[in-house]
Amino acid sequence: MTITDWTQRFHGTSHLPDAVRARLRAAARIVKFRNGAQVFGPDNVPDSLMFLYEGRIRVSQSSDTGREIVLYRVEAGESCVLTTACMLAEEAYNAEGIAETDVTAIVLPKLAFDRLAAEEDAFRDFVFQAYSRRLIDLLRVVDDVAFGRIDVRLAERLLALADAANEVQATHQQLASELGTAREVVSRVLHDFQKRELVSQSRGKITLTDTTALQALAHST
Amino acid sequence: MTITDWTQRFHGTSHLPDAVRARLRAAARIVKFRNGAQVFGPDNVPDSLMFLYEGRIRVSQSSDTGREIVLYRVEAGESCVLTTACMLAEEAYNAEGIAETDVTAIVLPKLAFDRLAAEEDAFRDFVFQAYSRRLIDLLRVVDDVAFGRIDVRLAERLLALADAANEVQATHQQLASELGTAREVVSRVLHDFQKRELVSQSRGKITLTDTTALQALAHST
DNA sequence: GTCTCTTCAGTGACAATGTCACGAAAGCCG
DNA sequence: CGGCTTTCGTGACATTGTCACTGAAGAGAC
Repeated sequence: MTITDWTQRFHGTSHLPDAVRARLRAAARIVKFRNGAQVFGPDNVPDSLMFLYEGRIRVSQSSDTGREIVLYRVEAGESCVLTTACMLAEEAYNAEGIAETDVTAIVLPKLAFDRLAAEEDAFRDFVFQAYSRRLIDLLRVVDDVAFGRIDVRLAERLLALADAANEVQATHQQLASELGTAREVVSRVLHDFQKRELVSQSRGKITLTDTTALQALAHST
Repeated sequence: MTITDWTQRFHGTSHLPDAVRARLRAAARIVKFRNGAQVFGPDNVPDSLMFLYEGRIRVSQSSDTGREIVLYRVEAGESCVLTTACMLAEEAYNAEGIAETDVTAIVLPKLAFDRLAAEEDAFRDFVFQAYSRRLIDLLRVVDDVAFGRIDVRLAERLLALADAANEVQATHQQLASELGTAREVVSRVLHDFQKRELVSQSRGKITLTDTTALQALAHST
């Protein structure tokens, strides 16, 4: 994938014009992370703005009691606004970004970012839109956690994480961290799903055997 | 309060310079809301950007089962970024802003906003910072809801809502809506607080009788 | 192979929180 | 005073979270 591809890939209706892409390419610096590496976190505050070129980043927040919840995922073509937020806000917070695949990111020094934001409407819109999308994502997380049933949320997440063969490669602990709950809870719900023949399990893997029923469950209030 | 005062009031380290203030004043339009009025919501999507000039707005999200949770409050001098997010994102979401006092807001038409964002670094920084702060606010909400104990959260909120006389004018239902829980839960916890002589109650009013102990509880884990 | 070691999953008991169905008490107003 | 609405209290139960422990599955050593 070229940078040109990337700049065309960002989510939204508008596309960055050639001139902006060229300027972005000129100012950008490429950084790579291995699968599993921490891209940013409380002890690793980047001083520049990051755009994801290739791969996927999982952004999660952890409690001081060891529990964890996934906030959202950054896909190729999206920007990682939390790094910006992190930069601007002095307050500490305990969110971190973990590379879920090998990751290539574009780092834009703050100065170059400012210039682009000032001079290119399309770029500025892109960044504002990125912020907006993350806000909406977080609203959804709040809604789920505050008001959602755990079985519904697990069904949703299983469907979202399943591969083409309807299999989810994840331990119960990892699924618990997706939802911000405890492993035992996931085990119990999955056991129930199994009895209802919605899924079958083996160590570290869930097979969705009745996606229709799971979808019905996921979409029930 | 003048607009000049307002532009100096926004949270952060930098201040908007005179030139920016003048331009803002020139482009702005004033809108007023009564205490209790809905400033924005699912059925009331503004087409412009809003900055709060005077008063306070409570932004909350409600579930389809009737429960509700307060996300944050917008104070005078801050911008209401959810309206922006709302504009940019097509997706529906169920957050709404309610005026907690009589409110005076500054509405900046999108075109004027774009020009200012393009031409004034300080203004752009202000807006980015506003977004960042809201993101951080929401991270805190997620953390509280997903991992926090209800008694600790209630103690925190009581302290935050108390007036100079250490009194909180709120029904149990309203406090439940602050925290995204059920009235009965608030009733039970307050009853417990009362037995421990941390608060005393009368209809629609809580008096904090031992703020020290409440603070200790609020700051525990 | 089988032994050990680590990671992962299952389970029962209990605590914390949410839901439901009531009824009692406090204030308002005729 | 006597209705009326809103607010609060409460018990029973469902769901979810915590703790302590057990057993099962796989990886590697031998």
